[in-house]
Amino acid sequence: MNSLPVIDQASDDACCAPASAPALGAEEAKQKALVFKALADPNRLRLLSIVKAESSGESCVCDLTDPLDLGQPTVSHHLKILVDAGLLHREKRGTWAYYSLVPGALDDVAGLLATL
Amino acid sequence: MNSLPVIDQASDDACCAPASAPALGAEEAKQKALVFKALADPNRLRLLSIVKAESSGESCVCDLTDPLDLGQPTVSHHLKILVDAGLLHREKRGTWAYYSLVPGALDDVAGLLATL
DNA sequence: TTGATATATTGATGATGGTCAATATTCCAG
DNA sequence: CTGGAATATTGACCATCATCAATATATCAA
Repeated sequence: MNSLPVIDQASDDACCAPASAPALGAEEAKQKALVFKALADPNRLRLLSIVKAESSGESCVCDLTDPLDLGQPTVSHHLKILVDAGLLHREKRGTWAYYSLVPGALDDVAGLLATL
Repeated sequence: MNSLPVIDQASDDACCAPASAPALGAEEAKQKALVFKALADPNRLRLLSIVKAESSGESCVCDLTDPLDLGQPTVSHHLKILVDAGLLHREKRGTWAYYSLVPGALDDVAGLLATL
């Protein structure tokens, strides 16, 4: 359920530019808003920040529960939202679940802003 | 009420690097989340898009009410949120209110992502 | 298999948010 | 000053969301 809208570089076969749509359509807008919704919570921003700061590139849920002041189910919930938004990647190894930034995902979001 | 968090380049007097904070603090996160909250609605994204696409660089509320399928009070409400977030600028001339993109505001948001 | 640990899911609850109808405000024209 | 037009504000309603407690699932150890 990776929802990061791809900037689809000329989806039709025209050679030279629909010139970045005159204005955002309703459906496009809905898709893009999903990504920003995922970022629109302080605790989720902190989760991203912590994962990003980790030298190993990944963190398990147990490492994420303490810094935030939230219960484990809540953290799990936020992580799911970030994964669904295409920002985090989840890998389960044994009993632990390791979360890491999807490479380029944050850059893609920056791209969304540029193509508003 | 301009809430775009400034990337305050070394707020203390240390000469060389808190090295972009180990992780996002609670207060910082709250501030940054406000901006993303403003972007986390399809209709607000479309408003930004329309204003941006306007060759004159500005649009009045009457031009924004039709494209979206919303009542005037609702559009006004969304515009206020975008202004409060520091993304749009409002200038009233006569009976009309003209909205324009705050220069560099979207780039600043992209910057927020880079400094998570 | 049994128990223990890490994580996910469910259900409920209080808070926040988007929308509209009605009303208020502000400004221009006459 | 009066009427009308553009925009803003208020109050209410319904939907979504963040959070937690309780429970379920999955994996490892003994």
